[in-house]
Amino acid sequence: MQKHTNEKFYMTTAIAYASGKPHIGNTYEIVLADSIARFRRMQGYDVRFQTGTDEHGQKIENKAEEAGITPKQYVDKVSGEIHRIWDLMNTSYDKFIRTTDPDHEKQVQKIFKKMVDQGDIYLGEYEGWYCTPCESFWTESQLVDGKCPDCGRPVTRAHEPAYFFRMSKYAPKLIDYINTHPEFIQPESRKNEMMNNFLLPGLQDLCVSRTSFNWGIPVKEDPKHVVYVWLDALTNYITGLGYDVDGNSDPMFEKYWPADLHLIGKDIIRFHTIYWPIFLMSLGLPLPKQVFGHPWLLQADGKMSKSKGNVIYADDLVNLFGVDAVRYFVLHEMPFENDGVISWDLMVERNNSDLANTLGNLVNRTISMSNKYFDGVVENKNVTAPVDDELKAVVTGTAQKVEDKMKTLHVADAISEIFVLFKRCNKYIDETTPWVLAKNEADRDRVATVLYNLIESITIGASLLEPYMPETTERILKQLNTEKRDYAVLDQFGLYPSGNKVTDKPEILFERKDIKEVMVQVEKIQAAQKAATASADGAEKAADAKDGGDSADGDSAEGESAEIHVDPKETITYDDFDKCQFVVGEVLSCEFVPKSKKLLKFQIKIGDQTRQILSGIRKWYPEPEKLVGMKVMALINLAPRKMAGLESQGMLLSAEDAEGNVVLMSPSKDMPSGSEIC
RNA sequence: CGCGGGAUGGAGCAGUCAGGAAGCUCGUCGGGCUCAUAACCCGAAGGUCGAAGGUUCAAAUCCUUCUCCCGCAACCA
Repeated sequence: MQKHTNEKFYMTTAIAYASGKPHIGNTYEIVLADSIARFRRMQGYDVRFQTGTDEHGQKIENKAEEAGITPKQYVDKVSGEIHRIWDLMNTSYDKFIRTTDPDHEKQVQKIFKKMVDQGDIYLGEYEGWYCTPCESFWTESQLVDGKCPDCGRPVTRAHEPAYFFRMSKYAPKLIDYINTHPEFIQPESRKNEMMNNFLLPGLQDLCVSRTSFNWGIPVKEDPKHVVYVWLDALTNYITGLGYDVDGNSDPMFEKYWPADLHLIGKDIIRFHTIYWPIFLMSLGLPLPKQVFGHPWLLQADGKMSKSKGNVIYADDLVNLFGVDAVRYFVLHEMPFENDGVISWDLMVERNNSDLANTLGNLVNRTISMSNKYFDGVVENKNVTAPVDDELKAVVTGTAQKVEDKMKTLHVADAISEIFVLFKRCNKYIDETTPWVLAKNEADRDRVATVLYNLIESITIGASLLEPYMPETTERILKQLNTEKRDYAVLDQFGLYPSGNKVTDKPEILFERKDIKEVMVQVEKIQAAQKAATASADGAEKAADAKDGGDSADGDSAEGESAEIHVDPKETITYDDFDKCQFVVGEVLSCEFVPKSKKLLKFQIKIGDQTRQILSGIRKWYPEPEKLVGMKVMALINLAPRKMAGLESQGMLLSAEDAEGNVVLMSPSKDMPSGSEIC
């Protein structure tokens, strides 16, 4: 196999946002990255692998406040937790950067200044909805019922000075770069999305400073502004190498930049393929060679939420299955482009069928036979048979197949190739039936050769497994009493030292698990999670519910007894209440709004008038015509609002449960339309 | 017509770019074997490759139209 001893390879993960403990879906990325980094090292590359935590921003400031500690104390805690999980997953990063590292902060300030000095960043005005008591700006879409999402008070149109980055200046250059470097955005399907949605319609200038919160890197020359978190976060990829704007960069930067691979989640492709390259152009630096937006690992069993106790964390999985089983699962279950799914059932299935049965049992039965027939001495007697050739062909061809898959980042497929090797070994045992040959003294040398072939094959397979399951590689090779094979000779057969002795007490590599027993443990884990959440304060809980979006399926299991937590809002006066004009309305017509997935258009009779009201409840009322004649509850003095080009003149009231199911409110007895609700 | 992705035996997926006998993993059923972690090996059942047209000697694959899912974007008043 060809080695690449004089080539460098710099790769990064996205830095994890330090707002809370990462679940298994967030942990996937670092394991994926680690497998790629380890594979490249095996190929001889001089690899530098960087990860870290993104620690600034309003959300963290808020969370810290809720917890009653300073933001720095908060991120120290969370970043430490993330660091611990990355280590638990046995990942081999070279650098763990934190955006609160002093040298990073200093460099970001210098970068910002340089961009201002060369005119790429200019002072403009940010316009949006402002909540005075909260001192916060909100975009239209962040508002809740047209009011401040934090305190629920009204917002006003306001503007404030803010710094903007002149994106348009570099857009043509970027478009050209993307077009001439087809490998830059991976998977390629994402390329069109970026081009068509953002680049071709014309890039807006990006607001790169905030004054609405303090937890960020201050703009040095104008300290009431903090640097926009993305400008702060993205630059970690160069500050982590010791980049210096003034040209005094660390030699490491000269050596490793540009990055060969940024591995990120598919949700942040835009930042990495548009803003980041443009920032780099502004600094006069070469662009990264590849950005890969990997899919997500989702949870199969309903919406993730801590209050339900069903969030799957890496440490729980590791406790139950061991680190390599978890690494294997997340790497194997994740195809190249589509999202993967994790559940306890699937985890048990993979553990049993692939790890325990195919791999673990193979190693175990081979070592057992060596001991039983030859006291553990493995000797190549060169008594071959035609059936050996097929085994050897598969074994010696695997490295190249794995390399081909890894080249295009098809990690799951690469692992599958290695398991083809192990399966072939199991088949070889049945083909050669050593236990039959062993009964016959004349076949003794043939049995020895068969076992030698197996031990040799397993050595090669185990060596190839190292990037994905490093601990397992070590455990297997130790039992075989040999060393990891060098990458250069992974396509050669017969290097296991003849006459070597394997262990006399084979150790079970992966235990088979019973799903029922696992579920008993899982219930304990879930109970503990629920209890922990119950003791936390309500605000945190509400935040969790909001964050739980990345799950496969919103359906809840039966027997969910957890009560909905009611978040208190500010007390209002009777006068406040009296301002709201609630009435009974009758549905005259109801239809889908074309081109909208969520909206229904109602004509509502309210006494002597008729109003058009839009409501985003299509999902729960797929047959709108059936609503005609229904009496509903409406708020009619809400300011009109245009949606999907149509005006909505009020709001229909409905109830929403914890799962987000919505049902329209209706009077319990028939009442004439226009009746006041008070 | 906002952009993009998807629909393949019970489940999860590959195959589609460069048309040429429908494949993999798990599950189910039957058989074999007993070295091994009730494991391993062999075999079988099970698919109108979302629908309808078209091109072709030949279509899961190319073209047209349609249906349904899922991301992103958007304004769940």
